[in-house]
Parts: sequence; structure tokens; C-alpha cells
Amino acid sequence: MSVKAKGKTSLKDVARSLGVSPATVSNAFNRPDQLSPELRERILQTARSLGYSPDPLARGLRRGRAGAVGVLYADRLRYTFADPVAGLFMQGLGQVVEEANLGMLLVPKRINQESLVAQAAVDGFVVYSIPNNSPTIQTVLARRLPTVVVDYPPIEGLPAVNVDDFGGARQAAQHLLELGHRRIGVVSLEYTVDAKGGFASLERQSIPQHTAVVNRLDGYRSALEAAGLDWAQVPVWEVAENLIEEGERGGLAMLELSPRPTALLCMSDQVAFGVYQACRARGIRIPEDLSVVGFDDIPETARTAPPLTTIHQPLLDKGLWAGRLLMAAIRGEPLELSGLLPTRLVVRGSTARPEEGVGQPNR
Amino acid sequence: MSVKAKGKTSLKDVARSLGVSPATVSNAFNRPDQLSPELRERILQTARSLGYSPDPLARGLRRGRAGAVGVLYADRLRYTFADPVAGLFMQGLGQVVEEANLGMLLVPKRINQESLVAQAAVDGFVVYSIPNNSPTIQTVLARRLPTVVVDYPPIEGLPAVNVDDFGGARQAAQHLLELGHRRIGVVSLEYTVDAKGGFASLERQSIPQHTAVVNRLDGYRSALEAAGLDWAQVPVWEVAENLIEEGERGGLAMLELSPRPTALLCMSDQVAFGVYQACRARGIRIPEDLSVVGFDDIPETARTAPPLTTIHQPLLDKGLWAGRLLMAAIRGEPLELSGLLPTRLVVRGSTARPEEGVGQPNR
DNA sequence: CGACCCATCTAAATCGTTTCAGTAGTGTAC
DNA sequence: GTACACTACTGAAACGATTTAGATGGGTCG
Repeated sequence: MSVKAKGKTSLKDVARSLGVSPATVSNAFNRPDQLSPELRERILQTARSLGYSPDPLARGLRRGRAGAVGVLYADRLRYTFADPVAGLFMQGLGQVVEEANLGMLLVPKRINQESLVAQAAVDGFVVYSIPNNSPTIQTVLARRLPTVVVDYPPIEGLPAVNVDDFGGARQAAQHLLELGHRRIGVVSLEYTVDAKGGFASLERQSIPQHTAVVNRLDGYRSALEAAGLDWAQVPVWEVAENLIEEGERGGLAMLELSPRPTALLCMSDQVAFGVYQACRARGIRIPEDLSVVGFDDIPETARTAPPLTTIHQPLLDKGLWAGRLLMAAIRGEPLELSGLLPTRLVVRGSTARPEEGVGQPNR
Repeated sequence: MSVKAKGKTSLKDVARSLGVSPATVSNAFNRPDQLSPELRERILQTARSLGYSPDPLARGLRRGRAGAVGVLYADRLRYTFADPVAGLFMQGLGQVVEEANLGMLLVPKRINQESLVAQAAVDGFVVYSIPNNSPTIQTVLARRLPTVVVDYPPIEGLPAVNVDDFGGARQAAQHLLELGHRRIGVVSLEYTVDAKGGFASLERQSIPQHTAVVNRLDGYRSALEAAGLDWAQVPVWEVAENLIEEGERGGLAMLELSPRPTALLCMSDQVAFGVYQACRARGIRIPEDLSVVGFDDIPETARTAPPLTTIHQPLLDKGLWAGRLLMAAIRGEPLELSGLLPTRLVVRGSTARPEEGVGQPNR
């Protein structure tokens, strides 16, 4: 009766109050054909009036499924919603998950707090873009649940979704080379979780912990070296985080260089937007004074001034595939995604031929 | 042994394999002080070698808590990640949730599928921006769990987070009036879930199902009427969805009107960006030919050309408050948020005085 | 009339934990 | 030598549902 009643009403309470067995009450909810319509109606009604609602934990325990899939992304939940790339991925994943009538449990994986992974009431995991050496993956594997990894090196027995980051990065670099650029800089995503932001030595460039970062860096390098450039001379700025502000820091640093690069390869669109801001602050025109290429092709790229030339990766598809693979794994059906999802160059307004003789800031 | 083993190893298996009681194994995990360090170590080790990991459902059932909070937003999970406003809210909420060491369960509330709410293994709910008459809220209340409503009319006994939408909208309209605009149009968010998009009659304007929409509309109206304008003469376009494309449709329709409005009040920044696109397509300059005011102040507003004049609402704070209130409710501590969170006008580059004698499209 | 079937309902086991209330056994204090 | 405290462990009862294997009683069929 009282709304404030502490003890939750259980199925047993409903049964008792009607003088029927718990099994019958359960059947009233889950198997209407197992009892007479009249009794069922009476049960449902008293259940309602008693304020009964079944306990999902108990039901899940008995039935052997939790009714949700777990998603692991960044350390902090915030980033899951702050990063537009993650957002698009989640949209795709979310679509599949909700079609399967499941919920989506976002699991923050804080340092020293793997317990949350262990405690997550889920039927499977999607592990998205976490550092390769993260202990988290071990905790996930220990759960022995159906699991799909995304942007992660292959793990025996686990379905995976990966994108042709290498090819995409190479196309980006080739595009600049074809336009005639030779002084090219790279604004890279972070190599370690504790990145500080700054120019990265060759040595530091060899320790990236994210598969996507490794592959994109390799792609840039491969194209530039094929064109005869010396990679050791290519300035590579490593951001501290994939944020616009950090991209701006990197952009400003690049603009200070002399000779100044005529083009920048940015490892994410976010970072490229940061470079835009840096240019605005320094009065550098894009693409006249500086060409900029992004990566990811988030929707906003089409709306900036100028629209951003970037590498498209099929983020929505990526999420859809992750979802499909996970559902198949949960259902025990065999399903695999062979090969990499494609990337492609989208030329917009932020790239152009380098101006003749330009090399110093023009004010 | 075998990774493919069907039957999960349970705590009982571990106990049996060591000849100790299940209680002791449980203690090894949860109460190290209850047994000798040597035995504990032995238990943990065999547990690991047996591939044991505790069942969260069973643990939750016994302990009486689920370890997650449920979040209800739009019908479709997609929108939760597609809408930047929701994203910022979730960032705030996520921060509190993860500090409390909980997971965040996104619950899609599909039509006829309230069951997901009933099945969600959570310790509490945050109900964010759902239609006032949605049956979902009943399902949530039936769970009798700690619940916080956001952007929703007050419900007896439930903590709530609301924003001064009315005041914000009024400021937006007043800003335009002060600049000298008299022919002002409104591009409104949808009034019902099945909105088609189109100009809204006065009658239709009276049925909005979202609290925020009601209040913003009232705010616009209040300011315009106070300035002596006849609200019945104010064109109000209702979008079908809060998407850029829908805003564009509305914008195009507004630009067709004659006399053409000199300013548009947009109920969201998304919609305002749509109007930007419409103007680009029609060669209308902002703010010279048309002033545009948005609502929400998402970060992108500062980066568009021109930067968008808009109403700031504290989205992150909203999420933080929702989180705090929910945590307090779960812990049984009393905590309330009195009053509305403030909104404020942020003047950027999309508004200006109307040009003399302008009234027709200029091409 | 006996056999069989059907619809309706129930008793009891089960899911995998945690926790309460003990039980030994050892050491300490008086 | 008794009382007491403490450590290390265990048995069994929860937690709240679902499910399997019947029980019961009536109706149908040959």
C-alpha cells in the first residue's frame, strides 16, 4: 500500500495474497497459456495493486541471461559522449542492440577498478578502442562471455572489427603529395594514456598503444617515404588527448616551425579542428597558406569553413558490425567479418596546392 | 580446463575442488580478514586456474543492488548518441555515476516495449526529456526505484532537475526585439512523437508533449506579446525531429514567406544549423539578411560561420545534478535541487539589426 | 466402464551468490 | 580451572524468480 514501504513486494507475496502458488503467478506473467484467463486477470490485477514488479536480477539469474550488453570504451564515461567518433560508433551498435531488445551497459574502466567489468550484469562485451596492453582486456576475457573487439589486434577466438587505417592514412598523405606538398607535418593522436602533448621523437613514435594510431602513423610514413621524404625530418606532434584544444596546441607549435610546413596530416577530425583554431589565431589561411587533412569524417567536417578534407571511415557500419557479431556470438551462431572495413579520401576545401615560395608566416 | 566448457564454473566448484566451504571462497573474495592469508591465496589461485569469475546477477540478487543506474532518453538508442545536447548531459551524469563506481545502462524505450524498463537490472533511474504523457514513466514508477526526472513536470516525491527554459526563450526573443526586429519566425522542436514537420496552427501549438518545448514556446510568446506583436501572426514551423536536415526544411519554408521574417528563433542549435544551411542554399546572408538565435549553446556554436547567437543552458551541470540527486536517493540521503538551473543569452555573430527595407528574398 | 487426454494448477528444485549464526580450537586473564 | 576473547572456518538459510515434473479433476472416446 504505502509507497514508502521498504520491503519490495515479491512474487511470493502476490501468490500468498491470492492463495495460489508462486509458479502460477510466474506463469501469469510469462506463460499466459498455462492458466485460465480469469485467474490470470485476477493475478495481474492484484500484482498491480500490490505494486509488484519482478526482480530483474532474480529473473536473470534463473534464466541465465542478463538482458544487456556491456560496452567498454575509454577510462572515463565522459569521453564516450564527448568524442563524436565514438558517438557514431555507438549509434550503429545501439541500433543492433535495441533491435535485439537488450540494454546497453556502459562500463567505465577506471584505473585499479577493473571490478566494474567483473560486476557488469551483461550477456556479452564490446571492447572498443582501448590500449593494446590494457589489463582490462584480461578482466574481460576472464568473464568468458561472448566478446567482440573493435580497433584491436586479433585475439584468438574473438570476432573483431577493424578498419583500414593504414590505407586511409596513406591516401591522406598521397593526396598531399600529389598536390605538390613536400613540407608535411603530422598531428598525431596520443601514444600512451599518460601522454603530455609535444613533438614526438622517433623513439616515442614506436610505442603507440592503440592499434589505430599505429596503423595510421605507418600509413603516413609509408606514403611519405615512398615519395622519397625522410621520415626523420617529418615533424610529428603528439596530442595529450583527442580534443580540439589539444589539436590547437599542436597546430600552434607547427606554425612556429621554420620552415613552416605547408600541410598537416591530422589523425582525427577533432584535432584538425584544433588546427583550424590555431590558424585563425595566427592569421594563417586554409588552404592557401596551409593544407589540412583530417581523419574519421565526422558529419561536422562538411559544415566547417572551409569544409575539411578528410579520410572517411564507416563509423556507423563499424558499430553495426560490432553489434551483429556480438549478437551472433551470444546466440551461438557462427559469424565473422573478414577483412578490413574500407576507408576513403574525401576531398573538400581544406587542401590545395602549396603557394609558390611560401615558407614563413605571413604576418 | 577447456575454454569452450559450456557450464560456467561456480563458486561451489572452486570450493569443492579445494575441499573448503563455499562460504570461505566467498570470503576469500569479499572479506579477506575472515580467513588466513595462506588459504586465501590458495583459493584465489585455484579460482583463477579454474577460470572462475563470480556471477554478477547472483551477487546482485543476494546483495540487493545491481551496480548500475538506468538512463531513459529517446525511443531509439541512436538519438542518445546523435544529439549533442544529450551528449553533454550524459557527460555530466556519467561523471557522477562513475565516481560512484556504477555502470550506466542505456535503456531504449521502444514502442510497446516497456518490458526493457521492467527488465533493467539497475539501482535507480534517470528519466531524461521524455514526452509528458509517455506510458514509460508509469513503468518506471512501477519499479519503485529511486528515480530522478529531468526536463519533466514535477512528480510527487521524485527529485527533479529543470532549467529555466521560459526565461531563456524570453531573453532570446527580447534580444531580437531590442535589435529592432518585428517580423520574427519561430522554428520549433516537435510537439508530438509523430510530428511530420510543417507550420503549426495555434491549436497545434497547444499540445506539446515535452516540457522544455512548452516552456520555450511560452517564453517566445511572452516576450513578443509584451512588445505588442500578435502571436497569431508569428509563423511557427514545427520540425519533425531535432535534426539539422529538419531545421533546413523549416528554414527553407520560412525563407519562402512573404514578407520574409528578418529573424528566426530556433528552439535548438541543431535546428539553427539547419537554418544556416537553408540560407546558404538560398544565398541569404546571416546576419545581414536574417538574424538567427539558437538554443542550448552546444560547443559547436562557437565554431560555425558566423558563430551562433544562442541561449546557454548548463547541460553539464544538469547531468551532474541528475547524478547527484540520484546517488543521494539511492543512498537514502535527502537532497533536493530547488529552483531552476539558469539560462543566459550568449550574443555571437548571427544576430544584427534588420536592414532597412528588406523584405523579399534578394535573388 | 475404463482408458486416455486435456486444462489447470502446484511442489520442489534450481540459478550462484552472500551472510547469519555457529563450531572448534587456541591463547589469555584472573 | 573457568571464563572469555579471538581466529579460522562451516552449514544452511536466504535473495526472488523460473521450470520441471507431477497432481487433480473433469470430459471424451470406444
